[in-house]
Amino acid sequence: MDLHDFFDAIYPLTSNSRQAIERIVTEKTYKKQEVIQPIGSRCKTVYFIKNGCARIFYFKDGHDITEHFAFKKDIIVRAESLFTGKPTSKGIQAINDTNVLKIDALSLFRLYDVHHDIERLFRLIFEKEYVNTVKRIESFQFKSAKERYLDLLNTTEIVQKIPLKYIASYLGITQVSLSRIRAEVR
Amino acid sequence: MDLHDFFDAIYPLTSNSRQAIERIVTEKTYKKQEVIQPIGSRCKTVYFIKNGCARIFYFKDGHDITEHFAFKKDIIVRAESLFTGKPTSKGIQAINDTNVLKIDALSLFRLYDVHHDIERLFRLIFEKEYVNTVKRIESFQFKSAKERYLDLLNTTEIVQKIPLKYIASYLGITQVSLSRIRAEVR
DNA sequence: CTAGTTATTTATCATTTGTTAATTTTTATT
DNA sequence: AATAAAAATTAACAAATGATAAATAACTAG
Repeated sequence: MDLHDFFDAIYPLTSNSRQAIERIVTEKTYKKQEVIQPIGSRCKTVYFIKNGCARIFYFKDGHDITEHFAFKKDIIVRAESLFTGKPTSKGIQAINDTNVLKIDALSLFRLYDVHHDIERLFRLIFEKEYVNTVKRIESFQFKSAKERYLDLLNTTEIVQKIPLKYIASYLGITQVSLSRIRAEVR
Repeated sequence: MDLHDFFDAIYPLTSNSRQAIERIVTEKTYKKQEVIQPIGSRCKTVYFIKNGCARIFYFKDGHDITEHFAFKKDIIVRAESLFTGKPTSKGIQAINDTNVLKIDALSLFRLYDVHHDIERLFRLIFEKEYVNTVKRIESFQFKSAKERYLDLLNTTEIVQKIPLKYIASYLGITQVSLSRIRAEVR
């Protein structure tokens, strides 16, 4: 299970804690386009992507908007629900065929009480996610759509694997506008 | 010290842990406009605002951009530095006369090892901040500047206390554009 | 209170992005 | 390979926002 490689790179667990985690992890495969967690639900699972990719999405004025992408070896959660217990208007969907490890959130939170190192590990994991989110805000403040697109080209594998329509809304622009930007860049 | 009221509302500490925290807290007052942490520095302090308000800011193409506001009873940190140890191109500035409690970050992180409840408390505090940040991204994706401004009017005290030029960049628009929006709304 | 500074508004014009619709390209299915 | 369906591009025009400059209003220091 390469989940533990991921963990080890952040904060290695005792073998006791590893075993405790393994007992609450299950594996699952989703087909391309399949909804992993539906809009309106509560986030009760932390997903680790073994293979494939997924997105967090929601609808605004009838438009499908992608808020976040996750790839191989990424964690994906709907933070605004996981950390508040409230339902969220966002869902998670597999973009391509995707193989995930599911960590049950309630069980995980219970492990926090017993295994200090597990709480620490996940604190560090989500601090990283937090930092990524802060950087994303920067990209929206006073960067043009073109700059945001070029940043994306440089820093991620997104553009290779993901339909443009998802990328456009992720950048906060329409599909047509992204097409125009791509034409300029070429 | 109303820091503990803030803590208690999130996760009450043992009296032992409270005392440990108090030993690493100091109080300080900043004058209006005074820089609390300069651009380019590392974030080594967690600030709790007892009174007044502050902002996180940076420069982009010579423009002063406000990324974040914090008010009475808010925590303020430069997450991308605090959680990575790297310097950041952002600074913190008092907007009005501001009274803060400073928690030394290194000392705090050391307390995490000994006081499980302190680590938990700050995990929960920063999870909340993370959720706020996620919500802010939402506001940038496919909300018009006018919508973002109206949201701000409804949900915060920002507009009462803060110069428009700061609010404009916070919304991701120019001062002139914000003025125009305000004229429409009236 | 006054002069000087800073913040805000207004106006004009340029640029970017949105909207709609038609066209081409790509992908999926048989 | 042929067809249908979905995705991406292009074009034309509309709306939102940026940039610059000038005018007004609010604030600050003496």
